[in-house]
Amino acid sequence: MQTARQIEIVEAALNLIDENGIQGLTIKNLSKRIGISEPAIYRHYENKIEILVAVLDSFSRFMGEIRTVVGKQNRSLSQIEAMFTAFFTAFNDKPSLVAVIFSEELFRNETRLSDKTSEIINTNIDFLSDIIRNGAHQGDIRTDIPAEHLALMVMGTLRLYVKNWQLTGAGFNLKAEGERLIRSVISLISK
Amino acid sequence: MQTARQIEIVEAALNLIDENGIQGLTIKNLSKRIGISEPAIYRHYENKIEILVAVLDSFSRFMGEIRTVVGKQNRSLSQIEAMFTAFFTAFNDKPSLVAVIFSEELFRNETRLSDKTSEIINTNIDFLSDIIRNGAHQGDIRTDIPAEHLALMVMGTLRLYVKNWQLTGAGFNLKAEGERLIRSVISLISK
Amino acid sequence: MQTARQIEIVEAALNLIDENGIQGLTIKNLSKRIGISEPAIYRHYENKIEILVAVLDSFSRFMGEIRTVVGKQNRSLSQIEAMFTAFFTAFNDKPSLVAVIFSEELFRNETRLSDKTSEIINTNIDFLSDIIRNGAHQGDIRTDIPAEHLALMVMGTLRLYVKNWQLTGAGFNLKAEGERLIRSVISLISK
Amino acid sequence: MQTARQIEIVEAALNLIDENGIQGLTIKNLSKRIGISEPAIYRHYENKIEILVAVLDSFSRFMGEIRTVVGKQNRSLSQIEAMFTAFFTAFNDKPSLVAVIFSEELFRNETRLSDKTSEIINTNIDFLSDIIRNGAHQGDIRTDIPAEHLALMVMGTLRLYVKNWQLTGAGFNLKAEGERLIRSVISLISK
DNA sequence: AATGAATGAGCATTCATTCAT
DNA sequence: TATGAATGAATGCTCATTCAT
Repeated sequence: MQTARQIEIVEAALNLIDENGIQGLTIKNLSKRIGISEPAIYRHYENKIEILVAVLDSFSRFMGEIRTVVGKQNRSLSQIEAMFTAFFTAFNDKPSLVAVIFSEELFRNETRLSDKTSEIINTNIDFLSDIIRNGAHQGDIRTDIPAEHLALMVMGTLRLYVKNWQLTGAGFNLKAEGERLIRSVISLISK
Repeated sequence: MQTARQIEIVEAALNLIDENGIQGLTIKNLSKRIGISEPAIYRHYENKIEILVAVLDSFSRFMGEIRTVVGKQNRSLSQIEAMFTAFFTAFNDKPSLVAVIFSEELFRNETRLSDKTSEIINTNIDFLSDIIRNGAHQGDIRTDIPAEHLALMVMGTLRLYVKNWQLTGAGFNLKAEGERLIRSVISLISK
Repeated sequence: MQTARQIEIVEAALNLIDENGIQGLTIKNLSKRIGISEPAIYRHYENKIEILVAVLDSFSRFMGEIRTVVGKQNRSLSQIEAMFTAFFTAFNDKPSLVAVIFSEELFRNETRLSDKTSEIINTNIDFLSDIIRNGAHQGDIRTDIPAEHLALMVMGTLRLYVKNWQLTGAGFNLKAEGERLIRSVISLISK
Repeated sequence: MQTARQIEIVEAALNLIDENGIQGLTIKNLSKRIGISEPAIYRHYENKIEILVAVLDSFSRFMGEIRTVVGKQNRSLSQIEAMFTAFFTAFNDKPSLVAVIFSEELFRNETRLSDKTSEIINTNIDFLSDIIRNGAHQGDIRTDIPAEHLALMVMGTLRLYVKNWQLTGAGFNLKAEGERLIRSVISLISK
């Protein structure tokens, strides 16, 4: 379980990464942001790596929750729609989360971190592939294209869309424009 | 124009980033890799930022060449196919290039660098959108979905595919498997 | 008088010094070894120096006991023999004690500690000198060499022997091999 | 080969250890003493351990020179006398050297350093044992006591004598008083 | 008697960069 | 064109100790 301070640290770390990339995440910055001394951080996490692990774990849990919600829809196309919507809502409410889904580049130094990042990506793609395979079975999703390719397209589209939103400095309405993108994606993969 | 040494430096920088992320690109590492002293680097580039600018410029030029080649195809779908193939060939021959197309995260600190990165991405998407719009006009590409959405999907798919290839440590044949992915993409967007 | 906890702390401190030198004796390590929190240590000793003082005092008392036992022998050569044997037994049973007789180097920073260390060494040499002077008087020990020199040799031999034993990682039988060394020492100083 | 700066660093390190033990040897102290910045140290030695290795190597070379000089004497007793005298002269001229012969305690953390220290001690004792065995052969040194025991006594005496001198703060004349100690040692081991 | 949380001072080390040669 | 030597600023982290509970 996480203490209040640990949650606070993870939160602050997430924000710092969001603002300036990992280069912006230093123990000094972190402690300054929280308002405690640098050594105090080490009462709560053994070292910097553990903090980053906690950030990824937190994101991983959050992804799991999305999957749970999405799983409650009973048709594949609704599930995909629900997944997009859940992502958009989450990123819209807490833009700093976006940093994490593109964290592959950032955490490349530490095997422990890069492994965790890959795992998050793969779990998502696998989940999506399953949805698509089911949809094909149920007759909702086209079968002329391999499920893996469709999953790659759907996820790739989602990622690039969110990335662009981030690069424009949240310059457009992620959810509203996203609604229309969902329509397009659904159209493309439907039978 | 770039001197031989400058090209050597950009090349080495690219490799270092590819191997360990930007954290791996230090003047010390760079000079060690090239076999000269640290101050010698500064004879060729004013500072580290200029080196990164040069890396991005080099990639940008390389992207321009791809666009020129692609522009010679006369039908849209052939152009998209040519674009994918050109990317796959380039990344396959020089995997360190992959680091650059995902460099948005890395260069977020310096406005000058992040601007250049955004520009590269946007130019590519715009180029692709134009192709798609032409294809729609010519009757080759479906018109029920906005060209921007199709461009986003095509590019997003390409990016995620290459990213996965990188994450698996070039664990599968980018070009061979890519051939099949191209078929799927073409199918999806064709009228 | 020492409380049970204080004895426990001194014991743990002794072991930590034995294992890794003074650099190994930190309040953190100490509390971890005992199984209490860091601040708890300060309930029992005012600060780290007091703990080291207690370690030295404990060793000093232990040396006093050896001298009492040794004093019960009635001839000088038997006293020297008894002293060696007592040392060997003690170090053999509790090797961590060895760290203390070589603690001059370790405690050089704090006057209070280095004074205590010097005192221990001097008391031992003085005690030995007295024994030797008595032996010379009684006709058991040679008189052609100053008692101080003989004392220096006897003690120097003892120390280096024990030191070597420690450096080999207790790689030989201190007591058994020591028996033979005692014979040699006795031979050398006998009339 | 060592550069002038490297020699300067080793010298300063030796002095700092002499003055306050290893706890006194910090990169900050070292750089302050030399009058350069902390990072400048790292131009000359890769890290702190390398500096300590260099200190030990320097002492080791110095010991080798003593052995060469001593070896030129043709009778064992003269060799032992020469060895003592050489030690006394060296320590008298450069008291900081004393810290090194008692460095076993100080360098216990790093295997590399503790190994080097043990090696220095052993080489000296072996050298002395050889001298004594030769002397026994030549009929100058007593044979009723094992050469190893005699070597241990001679070396142990030397060490404790020098240690006492250090502990008194060079409070007596090492060479003058040492002359008399040499007489005693020679007497003891002579046939 | 004990603890969780905190801290100021200090640690070895790395960074991009400069300067005299 | 190159280098050896240097540096200010920063990095992650440890230390002995304190304080409120």
